[in-house]
Amino acid sequence: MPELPEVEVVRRGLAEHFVGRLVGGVAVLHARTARRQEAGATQFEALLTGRTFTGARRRGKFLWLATDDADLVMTAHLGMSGQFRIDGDAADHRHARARFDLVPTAGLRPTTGWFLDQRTFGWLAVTGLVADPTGELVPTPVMGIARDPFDPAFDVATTARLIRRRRVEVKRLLLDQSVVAGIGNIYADEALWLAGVYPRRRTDRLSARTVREILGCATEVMSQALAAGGTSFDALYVDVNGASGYFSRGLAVYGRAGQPCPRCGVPIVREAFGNRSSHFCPGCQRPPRRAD
DNA sequence: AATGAGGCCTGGTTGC
DNA sequence: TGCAACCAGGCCTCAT
Repeated sequence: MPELPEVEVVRRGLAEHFVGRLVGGVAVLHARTARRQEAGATQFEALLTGRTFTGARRRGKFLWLATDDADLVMTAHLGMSGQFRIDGDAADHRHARARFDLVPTAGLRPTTGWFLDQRTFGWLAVTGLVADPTGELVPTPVMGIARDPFDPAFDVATTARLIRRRRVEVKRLLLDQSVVAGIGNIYADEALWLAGVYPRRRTDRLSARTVREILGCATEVMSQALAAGGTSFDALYVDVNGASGYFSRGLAVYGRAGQPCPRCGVPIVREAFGNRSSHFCPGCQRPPRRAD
């Protein structure tokens, strides 16, 4: 599932294969993919055609491509199964949701860019920019998304204060993109394991030091995952060339229910958590003694 | 206002 | 073997 490290891998691929190219044509192949576009797929295609991509940026799990029109950007969210791919034809890409005819500015051959998305939780939108609460210009759909731990302007102390003002299970909070962006179910579980914190601890009961520790662990886990090219369990997350990352072998708790904790040997527990699941070690992520 | 539940999706797996 | 039920979890909307 694409979380921050995986999305960053994709951003680098876009920087290499989309940036510097002119959009000779674009086709939205599945209406749901343009559902965040105010006036639908037709508007998406009209706004983008003839523009040149000038930069690839990311905040949390949100990607955007700047264009030669400073007030127009294409934002993308991969959802659960979104991918950007280069080349091939429609027959190669069963779940193609958008096609980009990319014209290089000089010398190189034309390419075809694809947005694939099996489960259609992902989306694309061409919008303008707005100033976020810190004054940075972000695409309209990214308004309200907090900075992520890879952002040079990410501030641990400020984020920690915000977290401790909340009164919610810490696992749930790590998934709240308006507080800290980029963390999904996998890295939330891994970060809490590394920090030795029970996922259902309430944020208002955590010390400032513990909260900072959790944020540090999240950053560390995601950095290691990025260095490994991201986490892949299957073909749902791949880079623009279709290659998988290798971090799944580095996971300590996620998807390892019943297997021994790498730190203390106690079997990992999987617990239902809303529509999803939490994985943790009951040996080294102890619940508080009193009800919390 | 903050919190939490439900909804949107499809392909692979599981169980009968 | 065939089919149905279940599972995965990103973000959003809505009810409390």
